[in-house]
Amino acid sequence: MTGVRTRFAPSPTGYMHIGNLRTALYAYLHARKNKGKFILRIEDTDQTRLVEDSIRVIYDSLAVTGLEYDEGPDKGGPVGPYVQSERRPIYREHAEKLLNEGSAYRCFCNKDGNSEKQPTDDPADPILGYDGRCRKLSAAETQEKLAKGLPYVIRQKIDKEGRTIFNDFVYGEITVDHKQLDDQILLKSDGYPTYNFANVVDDHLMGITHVMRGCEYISSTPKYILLYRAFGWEIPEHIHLPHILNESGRKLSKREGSVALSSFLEKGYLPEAILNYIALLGWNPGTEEEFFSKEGLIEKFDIARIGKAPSIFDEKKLLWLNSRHIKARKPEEIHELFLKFYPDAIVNKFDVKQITGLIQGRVEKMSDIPQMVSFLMELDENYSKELFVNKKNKTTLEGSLAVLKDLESLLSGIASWNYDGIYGAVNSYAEAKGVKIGAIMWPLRVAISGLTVTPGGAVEIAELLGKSESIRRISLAIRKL
RNA sequence: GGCCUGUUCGUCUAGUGGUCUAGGACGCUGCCCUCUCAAGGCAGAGAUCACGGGUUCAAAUCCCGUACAGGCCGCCA
Repeated sequence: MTGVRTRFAPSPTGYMHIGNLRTALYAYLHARKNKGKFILRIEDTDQTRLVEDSIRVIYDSLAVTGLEYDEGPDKGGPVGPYVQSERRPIYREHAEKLLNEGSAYRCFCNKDGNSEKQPTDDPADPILGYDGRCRKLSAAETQEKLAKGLPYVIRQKIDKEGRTIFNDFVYGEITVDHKQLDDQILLKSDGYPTYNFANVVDDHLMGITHVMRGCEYISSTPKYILLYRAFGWEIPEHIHLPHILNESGRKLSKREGSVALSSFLEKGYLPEAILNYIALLGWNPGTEEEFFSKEGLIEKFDIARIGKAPSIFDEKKLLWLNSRHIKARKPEEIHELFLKFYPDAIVNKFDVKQITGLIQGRVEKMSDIPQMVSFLMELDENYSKELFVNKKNKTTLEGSLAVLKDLESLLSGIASWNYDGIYGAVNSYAEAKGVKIGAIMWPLRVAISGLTVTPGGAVEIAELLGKSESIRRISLAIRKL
């Protein structure tokens, strides 16, 4: 175990939070960048919060985004197991070591909290937390309670004297007075470790060199430092990451809008676009590039360029990046993906590959596809005839009527119904009339689509619709006018 | 309440004492291109660098204070 080792250590909550995904991404990028190892560890020490199948969600999320890990529960590795609930003997052993050395003690206080100081208790002494009463228990008293079979927790002894200074890679030197710290619980009464304890033990045992996590852990990091010292362990590099906020500047939460990776995937965002976007939230490459593939990110990533300020998640920019990533994909690949979003009726009736060719450069997110192509399937016959009037192309109601009448017979006479054939016919008609082609295309488009804005030109749409359907729609427009 | 942290265009950000009359990107507006839209090209609006004091010949950049925001103070992680 040499070189850089980073880890992603999610709790199985049932969904992949986008902020968590960014933490995973940074840890992954840092490992790959430095030819190190990226490890997956499942932190399932809260038995009351277990969510069925949620480990699957973690696997799937990392798989779909391509954040492949070198060691993990399903991959194995030299420092397993990689699921905390399977490591209980390890935590107990370590907790007992501290117990024997006198840097931890058993606490028999119950969970009702009456040994915890509350905010309102004493304004003159504003520091909260456990009051440490069980520290004073004599060995005999402890034995007596133990013999009675009373439940207990193991707490770390933290003296109120002094302070701890640690260096955070992004936030710099952080000092916390020990008065602010209380005797944290290491082992819960159900025998499971707390996050605080398991995290330190595992990060050390798993040889993690760079601890990356959300900045909500900054305040408790001194406690972890104290734990490392109590064990005599080397302290890894700490890299705390600023939060990602929602539009109103609040923490991204499930209640308001999307936070789950799955919801973005369902909306038709490409995994590489999501990765690209979240990478830029709190980090920048130091150049003016913004469009990155995963490989590009690995190449450019540098923890020295992670920022401190929280950032607001802006779906508009994600959308822009998504459309760029859609354009960057090979047509065959993108067609595969689009296929999932085309309504069955479209797939059955049209050459969808051709549609993909038309819309690949215009789709911002794939869930927009049905809406974009629905007019092909069914013409909304109630469209307003005012759509035929377009100032720029100098079209009018009467003019359009005349054009469509001509087109109706002209197009009916076309032998080979393809782009060149249709375009040629329309083009020479325009030339003969001495008008710009737009003056002809406008009424054509409106007639065959019922829209003023279409993905692709009028000819392309006519080709897609086929001869008889195109003529039918033109005739209908004539009647309308 | 205590402690910790943050604050540059609406948003993401560049910026580590002089090159900043603050750069880029998204979004927005307009123009060009164009059979519509999108893409692309060009142009534009948009930031008294949270505020107030210092330090310095010189501060977005250093120091102090204030305000605002977030985090922590769980047998949650």
